Amino acid sequence: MENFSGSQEVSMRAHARRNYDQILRVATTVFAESGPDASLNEIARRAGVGPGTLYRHFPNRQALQAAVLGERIENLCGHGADLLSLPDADTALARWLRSLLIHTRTDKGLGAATLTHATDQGAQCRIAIEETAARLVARAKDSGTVRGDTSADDLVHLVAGIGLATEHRSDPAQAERLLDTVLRGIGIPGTPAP
Amino acid sequence: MENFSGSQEVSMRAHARRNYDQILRVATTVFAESGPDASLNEIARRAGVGPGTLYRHFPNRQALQAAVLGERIENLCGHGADLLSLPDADTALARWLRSLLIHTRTDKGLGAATLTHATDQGAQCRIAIEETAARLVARAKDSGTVRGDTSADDLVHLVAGIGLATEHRSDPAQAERLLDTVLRGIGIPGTPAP
DNA sequence: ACCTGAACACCGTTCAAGT
DNA sequence: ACCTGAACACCGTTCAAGT
Repeated sequence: MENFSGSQEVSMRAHARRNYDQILRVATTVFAESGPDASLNEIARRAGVGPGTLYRHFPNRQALQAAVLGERIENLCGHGADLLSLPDADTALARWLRSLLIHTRTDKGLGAATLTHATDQGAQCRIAIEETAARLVARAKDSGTVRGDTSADDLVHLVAGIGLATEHRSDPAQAERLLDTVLRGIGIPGTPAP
Repeated sequence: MENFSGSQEVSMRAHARRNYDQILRVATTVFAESGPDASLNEIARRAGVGPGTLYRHFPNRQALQAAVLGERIENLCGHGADLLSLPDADTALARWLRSLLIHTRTDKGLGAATLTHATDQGAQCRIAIEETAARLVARAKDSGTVRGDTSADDLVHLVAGIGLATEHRSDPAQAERLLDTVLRGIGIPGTPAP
């Protein structure tokens, strides 16, 4: 009986697992199409499950957004860790902030939204990113030209803000220009005044 | 007959006018309570009109938002015009950008939303603000320390971004710090590096 | 000419009923 | 134990019917 119930449990879990993966896959597509406010009912529909099943696996929208972004955030932070071995600490920070900016601008602001939302699930998306930022900032203060009063949290919010503000704009170079201004503001010169 | 139809028209228009004003008054309250995504049906309900009447006067949400913000934007731009007579062009720009930041942070991001939304109605909100910004920026380039490659449009977007990114945060000083970074980035020193 | 509010197609979310 | 989808209370938006 334990075996039977056991094997039943496994197949249940396998089924649940398939649903979970399918919801996540579809959510990735739909968020990319429609942004962070995409319809959850539509995600459930296209995943072939009832809305209740979606809510069972992801209790709220932020949980689903965080799950979709998890792997991308890991990559972004891995990239940040790699950059720590660059000889120039300023360049390392500047390059990573450019990657972060790209992240905030993907999927119609999904990345930026999860960085600024107040909720706990938003914090879950922020925690690894802020740790990475903190390490790069500390090193750039120490051995680079970055101002001593620069805060990693502030920087992440500035970049997220650029992502949010330029989200509806066609010119992709604008976001880059805005980031250049921020970099100068924290003490990374870039191009000198014309 | 012309007189009668005329006076009928006047009373119609008076009624329509009362509805318009009432919708605008209620919308101001509800946007302040619930932010730019507040329910339009709720606004109509609390204004004592049917949803159709609201849509007659304001064909879409942005039109209503623009109408609510109209007076505030006029004040903001008037303040900018006053600042043009300050002896120090850098200080004038810095002060006005602080006012703009406050504007973007009122009513749970209503001000910032209208500055970044792509639509024509969003442009209507942006036009006076960008003109004011352009005048202050030009003067600060000419007789101040602001970099020659600073664009008024970029600056407005940077400030709107700070407003959006800090909207859900409790610490009001953070937005000020982020603006200081931006000011340094365009060539207004503020406090020197510690 | 202007207003009305019922109606439509959607949304997020829940929960009794199934297997 | 997990899934289902009908159901609920909402939303934005429209439009025939009223005055």
